[in-house]
Amino acid sequence: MSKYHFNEIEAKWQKHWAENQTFKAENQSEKPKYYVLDMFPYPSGAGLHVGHPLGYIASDIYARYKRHQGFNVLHPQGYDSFGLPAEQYAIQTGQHPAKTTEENIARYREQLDKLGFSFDWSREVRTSNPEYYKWTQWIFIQLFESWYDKDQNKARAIEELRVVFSSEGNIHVNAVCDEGIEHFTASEWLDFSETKKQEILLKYRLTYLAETEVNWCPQLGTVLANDEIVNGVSERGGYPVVRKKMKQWSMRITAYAQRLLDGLDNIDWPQPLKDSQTNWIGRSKGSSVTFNIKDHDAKIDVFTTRPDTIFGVSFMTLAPEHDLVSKITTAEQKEAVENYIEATAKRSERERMADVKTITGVFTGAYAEHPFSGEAIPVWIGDYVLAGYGTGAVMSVPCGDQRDYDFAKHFNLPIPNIFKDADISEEAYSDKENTIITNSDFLNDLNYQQATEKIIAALEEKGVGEGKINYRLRDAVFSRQRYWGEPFPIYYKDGMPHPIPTECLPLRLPEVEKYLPTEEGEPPLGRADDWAWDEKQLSVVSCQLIDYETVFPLELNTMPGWAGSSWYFFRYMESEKRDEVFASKKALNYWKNVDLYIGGSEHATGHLLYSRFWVKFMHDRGLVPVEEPFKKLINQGMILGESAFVRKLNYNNSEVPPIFISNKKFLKESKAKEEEKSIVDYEFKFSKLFDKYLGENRKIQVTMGTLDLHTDVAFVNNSNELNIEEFKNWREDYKIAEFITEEDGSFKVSREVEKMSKSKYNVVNPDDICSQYGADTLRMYEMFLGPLEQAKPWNTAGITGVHGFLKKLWKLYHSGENESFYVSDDSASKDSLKTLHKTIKKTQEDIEHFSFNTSVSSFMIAVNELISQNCNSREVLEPLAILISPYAPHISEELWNKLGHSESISTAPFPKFEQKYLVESSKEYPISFNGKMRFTLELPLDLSKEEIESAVMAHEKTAQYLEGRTPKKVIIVPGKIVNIVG
RNA sequence: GCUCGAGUGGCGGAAUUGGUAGACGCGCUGGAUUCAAAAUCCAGUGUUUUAGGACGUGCGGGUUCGAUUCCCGCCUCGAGUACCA
Repeated sequence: MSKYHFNEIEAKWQKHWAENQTFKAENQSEKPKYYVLDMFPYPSGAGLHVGHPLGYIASDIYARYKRHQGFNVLHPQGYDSFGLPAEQYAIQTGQHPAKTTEENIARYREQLDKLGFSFDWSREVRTSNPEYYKWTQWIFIQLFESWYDKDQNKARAIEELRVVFSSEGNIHVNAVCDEGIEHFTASEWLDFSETKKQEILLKYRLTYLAETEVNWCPQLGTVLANDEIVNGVSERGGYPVVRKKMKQWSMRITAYAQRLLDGLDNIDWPQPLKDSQTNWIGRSKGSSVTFNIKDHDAKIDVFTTRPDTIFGVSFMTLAPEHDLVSKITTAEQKEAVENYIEATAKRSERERMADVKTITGVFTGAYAEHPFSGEAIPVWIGDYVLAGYGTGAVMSVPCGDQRDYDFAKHFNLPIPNIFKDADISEEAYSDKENTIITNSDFLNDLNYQQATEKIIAALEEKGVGEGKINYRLRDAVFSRQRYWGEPFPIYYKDGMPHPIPTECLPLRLPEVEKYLPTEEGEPPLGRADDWAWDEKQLSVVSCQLIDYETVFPLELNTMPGWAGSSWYFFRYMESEKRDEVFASKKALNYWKNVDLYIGGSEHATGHLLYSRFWVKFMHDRGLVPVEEPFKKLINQGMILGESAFVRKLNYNNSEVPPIFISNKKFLKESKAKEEEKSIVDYEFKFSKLFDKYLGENRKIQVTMGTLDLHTDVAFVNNSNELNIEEFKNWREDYKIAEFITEEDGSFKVSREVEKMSKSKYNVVNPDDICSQYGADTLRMYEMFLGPLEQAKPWNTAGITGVHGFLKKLWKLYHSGENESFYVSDDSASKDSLKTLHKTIKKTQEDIEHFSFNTSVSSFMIAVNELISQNCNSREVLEPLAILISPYAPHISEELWNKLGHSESISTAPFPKFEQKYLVESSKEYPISFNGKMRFTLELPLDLSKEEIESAVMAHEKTAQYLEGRTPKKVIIVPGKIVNIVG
């Protein structure tokens, strides 16, 4: 055994760790706890590429480091295994999504296992397992059985609300609930039928059914949450999304808007991520104002952030979807308004977004009354006002708001100026800081701050408005018209939803013969034969038995992907009594929350917001001891792929096979810049190739010069040369292709950095890297690429540097005869101890700052130094193995074993840094003249400033650089620099 | 448009408090070894030069004895968000 046989070593230790459960966490320990978690992976069919494990490697290094530091570490892994792709695949192939999910997980696991992660697999979680989703359903029922009390600022049991209703009605109830709930007294409540009571309670529940405008994606056949839509199309698949009114389950996340915002101050997350949650929640401060409508008993409520500009209102604008539109529109305007509404409804969300410039709108014929001046204000509708934000109506102040200004200009509406000395001839004046209000009755000569205070007081006194905080955040739609998700534990009785008793959970996903909606347009669960709830038998029975007396239909929608991922981090804490509780009190109190969470930034407004919401809710109801799930969070940057392109001559003739030209040759021939001209040259130069197929007399039409086509990076070597044979066999029509190569017969491709993706053929598989270089090399190289949080391109060629390092490390421990293992028990040299201790210091600092790339460099430096020092001392080589073990656990474990240890290296304490080995007696001072370093001078460190100065001034080179001048000033920073000015 | 982040050799990147810019690695050049190749080892490698130097961290200013680092004004790229009243 002399060489570094990484494949054998890695397989051996992976097996050993699994068999010995080396990384199993205990729920009881003398040690302090530390919980390291990776964002929940979705097991996609494509498997892992080298970009995926980046975060896992970082978290694994940290977890291993914490173990060395004496922590009881929980580092689990599992799968977010419900979701659209498996279902889409099921629709296409008829295979049960459970089966494909199972296969994907197996493949994922196999790939993960090869990388040597220190996961505690005994706590694995899969969201699609009934034993898991039983508790997702259970939490849903807890939400259903809760309401939000604004006075106590927390969620409470719905039973407590019933008690309040029975004793005093709902007049004093200050809850987050549906709009426009009618007041009732205690006696009225008691007289209501049970159905009526349920109907009212539903308006208060934290998860509720309501007719809402939803994002409907016809191609996916389901609704989508706001965060699942990117640029007006679905995040998955890129299909169009339209707005549609549907009865859906929603989550009253808006109740938590302020707490979700405030909580951000207490968690250690990247600022951009906090910013995007802050923006998503979108808090704005202002006031509500109510406008009466002339000759009508309707009122228009608006929200404004600039109540101080109320005397600048010259018109009102309602969203086309606003409820009042049909009521207040006059007979003369009816046709115009209806045409407009029809036209805007046809425009898709995407069109509306793309076309912000075009101003459209129409007058309703109605007039509102100014609450202070009594003036008549025309009421318009326009699609720049969004139905979903605020009240769906604005008071338009064209002098102060650019959109109102543009609208006014376009329709020739008056633009009264209420700002002192402001020029509004070209654009609105929106500078709050320098505002002085004028032409505004009692607000004249006040600044923004004063006017705002005064007007809000006036509004409140008159009873036509009040100070108000508005949030952009909407309640989250929770229903999906899909099969592969958690069934709602709900059945319908008299049209009202009822939860099935919690002891009957889980409500298992039924079998269906097809994963498509029914002919009636119901979700796939509508195809299930046995999907009715029998209240007497407490079980799921055949739909045929539905009698609406004891047997009722079950909910047909399923829960969205984020249901299972909003609480999974608690499930890992519990390893034993998973049947009895979602997680036991003991486990929850021991592990509390996730100390370190690593994952991509794409979950900023989805998973990371919903989880925080659920945790706050669960905390309110006493289910968990913490209010925030993730104390510290790190976003790992994406690893980008290096796509390879082959250049193909472009011409319109099917008789000629594809002709590819080597990139280097192409650049040379085309003289890089004059591409257009070079096309003619090709025609001439390579005409022989065409002649072969067309005969000499026929000229081919060249349309566009050349085309760059993606080729699989697997066919390209480190020198950018294409393996022509493999490429030819790739596609049927390439088999007969012609290649214009370099003089030496090679064919060069061009490269470009792009996102790593199957469709770009630039995916690098970690399995290949592992078999060629080993997992330790892959782990280290991924870290070595650059800072964890930054995006960086993958370049397989560079991996040899890290691999070479591990070989050198191996050699350092194999300095015996015939490269046999050898360490001596002699004490180490001063230099070696210095190398060791500076590396301990650096590694520790780097890991704590998540600067893993720089510690890999410091290992390289250390090993280079120790080799040149011929170090073979146990005193240095033992601690060195521990330092490296979080990064390269297999080789370290092997070396540790060879050093004579029977316990895993992961149990070894982290080496202690000792300053005394780094103490220097002298320093090589850089001597600068006017800030420019000219030479260095070695001087003892204990010299005083004066002694340093005289030593420097006495040096012969000093005189040389001074060229006879007398220095004006000599700056001396002991231990750092000397700078001579003059 | 707004918010945030980033610009350093041929490439990935380092410089943790304002103190020797380019650590470490890739690539490249030359050499050793080899029948040859791979592997390994040694030396060199920011640009420029009249070989003294000069220039150099996106651009233009400023503060300082000294700026990749701090301040002001721009430019470019990336990410998120988008009629939010």
